[in-house]
Amino acid sequence: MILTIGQLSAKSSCKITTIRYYEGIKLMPEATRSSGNQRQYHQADLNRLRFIRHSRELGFSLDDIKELLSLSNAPKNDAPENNSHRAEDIASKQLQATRSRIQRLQSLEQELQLMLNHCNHDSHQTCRVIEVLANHQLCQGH
Amino acid sequence: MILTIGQLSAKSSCKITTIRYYEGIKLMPEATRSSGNQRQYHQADLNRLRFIRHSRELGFSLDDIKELLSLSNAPKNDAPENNSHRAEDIASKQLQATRSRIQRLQSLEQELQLMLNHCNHDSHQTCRVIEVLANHQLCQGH
DNA sequence: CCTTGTAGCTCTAGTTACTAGAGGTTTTAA
DNA sequence: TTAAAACCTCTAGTAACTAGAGCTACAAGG
Repeated sequence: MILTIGQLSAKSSCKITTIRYYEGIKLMPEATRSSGNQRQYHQADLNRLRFIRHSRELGFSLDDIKELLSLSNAPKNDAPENNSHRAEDIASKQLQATRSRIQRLQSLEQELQLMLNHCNHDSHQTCRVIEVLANHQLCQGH
Repeated sequence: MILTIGQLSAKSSCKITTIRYYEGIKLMPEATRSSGNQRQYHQADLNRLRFIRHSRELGFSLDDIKELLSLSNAPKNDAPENNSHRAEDIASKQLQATRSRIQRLQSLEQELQLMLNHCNHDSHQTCRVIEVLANHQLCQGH
């Protein structure tokens, strides 16, 4: 089953221009072309693209993703010890980054919640969001 | 007390180039200049800059921040209800976005942790991250 | 078979929020 | 007084797309 770029786009929820962009920066392989010069895609391309999009949604940079992809493609028989270590390194680096993102987002969440509580609890017209944002001392956690 | 751009930078933890950038896009007012053409800042500038930086850390876009700043400057007698609703909207929009990001990252964290355990326990380098990231169904939580 | 509309093609330039560097001037401190 | 540090402007680069101009290909209806 061959997909056009439009079909690939629909199935991956990734815009057409973005797919072409990914090809341009070699994150996606160069697609084969039809006789009329139109790109042709297969299931493997869809998988890879879904992988990329899902990772992007989770906050990984394109460089992170390149790294993860290279990890998955790394030849197993070629220096297995090294490969294994490298795999661990990359994965734990990603894990650390993920955790610190979560932490930062959680303190952000707290603070936004705090702001909204202020808004809701006094029914005066003056919303305290702005005060809270202006004044760092008003927030808990840092 | 007059501050140089370097001092303002130190007190706000905002890079010098970024301060000038903010002036360029009119997020910060045009600073007065010394006889030798160097920028001069005051407490009010520091407050504003801290407000901006704090908001940025919380994930607000510069446009959101411009809006918040204009709300804080808006005359209170002129449709005050509208003012607070808009600020509240911005905050709750950010809160929602933040929560969904946290959720996604937490499921990724789990998967990465799982994979690391896996890598440690058997010495195959076959990594499940790729599968997990490629296949949305494999992840818990959504 | 032809036409028309949708989908595809390339290439350039714009977006956001900065950051870095080149090349020059001003201030400060020894 | 002189050298170093801090300042100045301006240009260009970064990530990760996005949009538009101007063109070609292809599928469906008459």
